[in-house]
Amino acid sequence: MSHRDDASPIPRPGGRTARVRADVLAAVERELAASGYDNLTIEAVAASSGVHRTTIYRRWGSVAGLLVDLLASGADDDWRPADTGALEGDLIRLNREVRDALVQQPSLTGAVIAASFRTAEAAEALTSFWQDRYVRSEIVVRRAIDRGEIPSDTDAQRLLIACTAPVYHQLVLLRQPMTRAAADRAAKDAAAAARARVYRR
Amino acid sequence: MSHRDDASPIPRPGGRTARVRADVLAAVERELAASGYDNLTIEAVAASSGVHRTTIYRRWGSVAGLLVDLLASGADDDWRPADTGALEGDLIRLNREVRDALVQQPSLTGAVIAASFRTAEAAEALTSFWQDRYVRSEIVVRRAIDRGEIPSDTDAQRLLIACTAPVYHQLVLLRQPMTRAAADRAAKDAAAAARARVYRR
DNA sequence: CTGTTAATGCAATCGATGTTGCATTAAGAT
DNA sequence: ATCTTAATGCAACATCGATTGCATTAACAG
Repeated sequence: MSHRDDASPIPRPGGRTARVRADVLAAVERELAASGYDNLTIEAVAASSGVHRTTIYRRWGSVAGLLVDLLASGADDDWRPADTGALEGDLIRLNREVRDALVQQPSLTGAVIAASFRTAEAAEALTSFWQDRYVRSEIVVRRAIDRGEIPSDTDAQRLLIACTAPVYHQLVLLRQPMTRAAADRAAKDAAAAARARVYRR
Repeated sequence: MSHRDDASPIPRPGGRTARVRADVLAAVERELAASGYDNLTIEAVAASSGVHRTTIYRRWGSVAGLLVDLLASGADDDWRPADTGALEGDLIRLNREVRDALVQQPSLTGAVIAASFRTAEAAEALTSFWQDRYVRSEIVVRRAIDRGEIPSDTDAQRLLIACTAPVYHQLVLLRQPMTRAAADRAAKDAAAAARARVYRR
């Protein structure tokens, strides 16, 4: 036989498929910036990208699929929490990142959260993303323990959630504005509570 | 003139309109229980209530409108936080209520949260509902201050959000199971932090 | 009882979203 | 250059949610 005789898909890394994907994801970002998540429709992405509707439906299936792919394509695998040398500083940096991601216009995070209430696909992408972030953030607690700032039996998950949950709650659920100072406040509160031995197992 | 000559709407409290509303809202609850929010469609409500689609569209406009009305009709205007005689106990009761409302199947609260990401109407209904609940909950902090449990300059909002936010975060955003004990844990942490003078202004 | 009118029921229709069959294009193999 | 084939483009169609015009019903006034 002269052609490929295995059943695996043929990779064409620099080919049309890759260009189409890049064009479409770029269009998703553009449209999101221009008209927000509510107006992010397959039609609009097709028009803006120059790729036909049918292709987008076939490859991504839905708006949620587009967002998931965008999230995946932009996944920062090298992300690490900042190291300021003190627990409070580290937590403040963490909360600022969270706040900025949610306040930013347009907010990709906000869009994915909204999408996660519509399709299981987006919900899973989001939970695994957050899961990963919380695990990576544990190093902040580890360092604080090593420095002797907080008890060695501090529950990292509880502390981290106590720190960031108020930010998400305020911005996503209560939908009220939150200043950077208020986000800092939440981080300082969590650090103070941890020093006061609140989050021990 | 023999008929009413003012332009105000004619009230017919026991009439067809009131029956239709009751039938429709009952059907919404039934359908929500039977098939969950994702399958809560105007069609299904119409079929289950025996009221015509058109009527529902005209009076409620959307699924979100139905949920908002259901939320309003069931609004417990007499709600007060429990008084257990201690801050920690009060906060635990608060968190258990929040958790139970979210874990319950079907969860009306969960449905409204999902709806709030689709229409501004539902979002407003939800924020005003929560706003009201947080204001009413401040009495818990007030009593703790009066008992001398916590500093008199404790920031009630910050404390209350520190207490409940982890529950919402875990169940709504992270979508992970949360035991009653874990909800209690969050309440105890918040109480301990308050006693450690963390939430002072 | 009779008249008036808002609310409801009904059918037809619209519009946007999503799908399918088939022709065309272009990446990569030879 | 030529061939093969997956990916894409295209148009027609299906589907569902939502709206509109008009007939009918029933609550209330007299």
